Amino acid sequence: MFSNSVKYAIKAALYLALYSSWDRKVLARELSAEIDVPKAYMAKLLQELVRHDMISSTRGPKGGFYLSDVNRQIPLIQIVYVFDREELFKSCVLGLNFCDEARPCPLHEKISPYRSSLLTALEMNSIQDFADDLSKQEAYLPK
Amino acid sequence: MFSNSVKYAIKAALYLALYSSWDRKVLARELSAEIDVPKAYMAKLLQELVRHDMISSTRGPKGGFYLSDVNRQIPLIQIVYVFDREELFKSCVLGLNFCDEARPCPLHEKISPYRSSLLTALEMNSIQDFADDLSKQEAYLPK
DNA sequence: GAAAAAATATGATATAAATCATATTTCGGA
DNA sequence: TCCGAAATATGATTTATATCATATTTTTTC
Repeated sequence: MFSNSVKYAIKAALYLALYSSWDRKVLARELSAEIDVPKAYMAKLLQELVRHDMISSTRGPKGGFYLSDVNRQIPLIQIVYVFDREELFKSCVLGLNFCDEARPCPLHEKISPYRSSLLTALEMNSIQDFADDLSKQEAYLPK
Repeated sequence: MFSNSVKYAIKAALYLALYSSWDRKVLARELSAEIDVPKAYMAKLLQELVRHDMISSTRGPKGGFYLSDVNRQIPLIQIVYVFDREELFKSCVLGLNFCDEARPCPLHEKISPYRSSLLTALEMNSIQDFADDLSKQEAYLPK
């Protein structure tokens, strides 16, 4: 459903939500190992996330990646949109231009409710919200 | 959500369900035009569908593609599986191996119910079922 | 049985996503 | 102020998907 980039990015953000802060920065190397993604690829994804203000970083010794309070409140959907096109959840499953409630494609009825609830869930819940489920042991995140 | 190949294949199958029969075969050329896909690409997809017994064909003059009665009863999910991997609907959205009801990933709860309803809809409805919605004007299928 | 119409087989090319590699910049600490 | 640790920038390579092109086989019709 999501591209690999998005999956890795979400995992990284959640890891940072759990284990980072301004005075507890996390290295790209550590994220790469935890998320089980090649280091160079992880680094590139992290750079993109920083560029889009999804996560924070500082360079040099004692540097690394972390989540600011602002970062933590970002809806998860924003991370998806850094790498995947917005149409992923909005355009017709069959790629038909005209398709909507008034003139649904054959799959619309069976699929559309599912997609919009999913979208809403990603729009209404911040990175921190998902991380809270992890803290409360209502969810898990090993490799 | 689906690959382009799957989108085209579903559209082609639905078109055949509506407009073909044993004595009214449809040319690759016609499908290509109707579905608005390059002819050579459409031809290749049709060949794959025939090989997997999703649709029927005969060669030579008066030849073409059509749906047998058996073809019409095939659940739509089968067409998806010709081109896309089965994991598309079954594996964890974050790609985590362990993820299940007992140890859900952070997105599991919000997403899993919708995915499984979607999967069920594709498993329980045949090509003909979807085509019936088209006949009854409850759904539409232009380009 | 020859010619033409169709699907079929095969493989080449283009595009995008995923992955890998390396040089550059920034910053803290001795 | 210099060294090393870290992110950053850039771009090369690989792999998968999508697209395009052509030669071959089958089958109907005259």
